[in-house]
Amino acid sequence: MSNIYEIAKKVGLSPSTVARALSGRGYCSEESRKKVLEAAKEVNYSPTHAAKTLKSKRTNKILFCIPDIYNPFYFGMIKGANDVLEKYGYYTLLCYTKHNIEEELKMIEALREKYGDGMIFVSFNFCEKNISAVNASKMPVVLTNRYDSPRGEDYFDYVYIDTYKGVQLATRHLVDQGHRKIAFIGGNLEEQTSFERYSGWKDELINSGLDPDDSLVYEGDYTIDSGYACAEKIVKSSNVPTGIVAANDLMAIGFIRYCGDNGIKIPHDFAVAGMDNTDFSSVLKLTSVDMRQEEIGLNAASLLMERVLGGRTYKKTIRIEPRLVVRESSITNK
Amino acid sequence: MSNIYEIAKKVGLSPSTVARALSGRGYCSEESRKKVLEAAKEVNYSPTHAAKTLKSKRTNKILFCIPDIYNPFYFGMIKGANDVLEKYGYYTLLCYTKHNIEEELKMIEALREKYGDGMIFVSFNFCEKNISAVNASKMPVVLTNRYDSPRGEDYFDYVYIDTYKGVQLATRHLVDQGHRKIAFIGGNLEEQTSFERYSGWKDELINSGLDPDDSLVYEGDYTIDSGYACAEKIVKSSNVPTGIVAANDLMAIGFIRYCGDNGIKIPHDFAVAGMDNTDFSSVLKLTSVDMRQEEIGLNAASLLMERVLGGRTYKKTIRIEPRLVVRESSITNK
DNA sequence: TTGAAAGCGCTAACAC
DNA sequence: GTGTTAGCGCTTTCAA
Repeated sequence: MSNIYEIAKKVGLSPSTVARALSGRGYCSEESRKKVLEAAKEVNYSPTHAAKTLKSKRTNKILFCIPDIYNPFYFGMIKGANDVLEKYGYYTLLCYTKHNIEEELKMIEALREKYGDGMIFVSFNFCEKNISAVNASKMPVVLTNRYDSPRGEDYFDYVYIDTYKGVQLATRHLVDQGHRKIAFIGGNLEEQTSFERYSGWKDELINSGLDPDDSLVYEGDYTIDSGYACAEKIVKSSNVPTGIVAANDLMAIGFIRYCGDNGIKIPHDFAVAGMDNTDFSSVLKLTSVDMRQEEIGLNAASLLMERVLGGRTYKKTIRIEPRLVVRESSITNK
Repeated sequence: MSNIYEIAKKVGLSPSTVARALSGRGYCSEESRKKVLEAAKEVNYSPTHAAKTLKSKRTNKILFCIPDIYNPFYFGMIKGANDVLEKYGYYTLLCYTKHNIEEELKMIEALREKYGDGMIFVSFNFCEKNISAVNASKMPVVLTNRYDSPRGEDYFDYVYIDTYKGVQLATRHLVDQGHRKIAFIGGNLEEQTSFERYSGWKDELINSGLDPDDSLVYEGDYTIDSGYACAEKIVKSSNVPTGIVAANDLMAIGFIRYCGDNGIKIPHDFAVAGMDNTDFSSVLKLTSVDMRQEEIGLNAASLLMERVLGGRTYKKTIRIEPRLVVRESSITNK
């Protein structure tokens, strides 16, 4: 298309004067500036991102990797981060990684190639593979989960919600409602976050003097459908609980949906608690743990900017407290 | 960090040979190639995106602008597009524009600066402002809505679902169920899509010999909350309908939620139909119009690739037919 | 098969 | 206040 040389020729000035006029940096007379801007408009000029970046080493873009856009949970996080990044003149580009490590690695590679100045990285499965890629990139990265390498040689920050504590809150709440048999619908326990949530359930039952029976643990994949499938298994099992803690709202919704389809009453037959406290949990009157997504995003973006603009190089971490929001789905004795 | 010169020095070859070895294009002996790749690994090399782009004029990235990530509606579209783009080795970067034209213009500007090779552009409000920016960019763009400039000088494609027809399907269905007073919960009628949907309702009532009374039109903003608010207005109005057509599922959900909160029975008191046919509509047994999001995304990506890779320059458009999915919320006489 | 060299379009230090 | 110039890191043509 058009470039500064074309404009320079048009107005009879040198390319550097044109660059100065356009950028606003460096000396340039009012008269020249006016001519340049006019010519730029005429030839429909806009700077080439790649050329700018190659020189300035700045893209003013942040990559935001999320495993799952369909899950309303991430909305708050994105909003929180976006609000901060916008203030610094940064654009947020979302990368949908589909819970897939290959996709994550692709985006880490894009970061490494300096397609963005930094990355906010959400994943359900931080592991040796993606973390070492993050470290190798040597680029500013903030995780939205807890992760510390064994050898403590991490180049990233993290801000995390204490999900372990969150599941404990939900579990304790059901215990307090008088439930003695409380099932847990979680995800793949080999994934870090899933394991944490599972542990919260288990430990809280132990704290309460109850038995965290493994036959009460059901594995879903954080979708409505998997919650639905677990519900069927639970109802038809030989060890039917009275309380249900689901590791996210979608699975809780799936559970409730199965009950609706089969004449089972919530909270009469099952007291149900989910996690994430999305708008949908309020529609369905679902007791849920507020994971304070917006604060996570906000803090993540702030940490990132400290590295990108402030040049901080040491690791910083932030912990955020979850909150329980009680609604009808768990109130048995009313 | 590291570049091809560093590698060249390390292995005692020229930068151009290193470049050939790395890219796989051009001649290079097996031996040299091996040495280069090894050295590259050693110095933790990865190419600089900006430099590559500056030469090659290719980013291998597509920008995907969506007004609202919180709305599950877009999930299918993104998935459909992503599946196609992936096959071509392209990355999809999502840009969340918050229903905000300023954000849209920012992303169009990023495209214009060639931050990506093309753009899929979703908006509820295609207008002179954003369309002329799209045209001015002269970059490959596909809209997911119908839009033709009066003067027919468009540089973009579009693929659209016939929402007008969709609302007609929903409206006709309620008419067929015997309803005579059917309200419409829509969005801001100044937005093109909102107006189309409104027209579908209006025209179908007229086709059915009914009166499209303006007092039966309620304005929301496509959120659950606005559906809830409209429900309250509808219930308390002096002209209470028996059928409700909502311009999307979220507003229908809001409507249903209000009813739930106030002892009003669906479908007994109101027959409700929404649009988008998301997973949530099936949870709530909501009759809804399937907008075939995945096909939209798929077709949009294909059109885009025809321009980006195939060099097509003339305009192409694709129309997709909606489908009505009937569920309990609208079946009055069962 | 390899290397030299000329850019891609912009920035910024430096000289005028 | 303006112009010259030397890159940024890669690609690619052309000559060797």
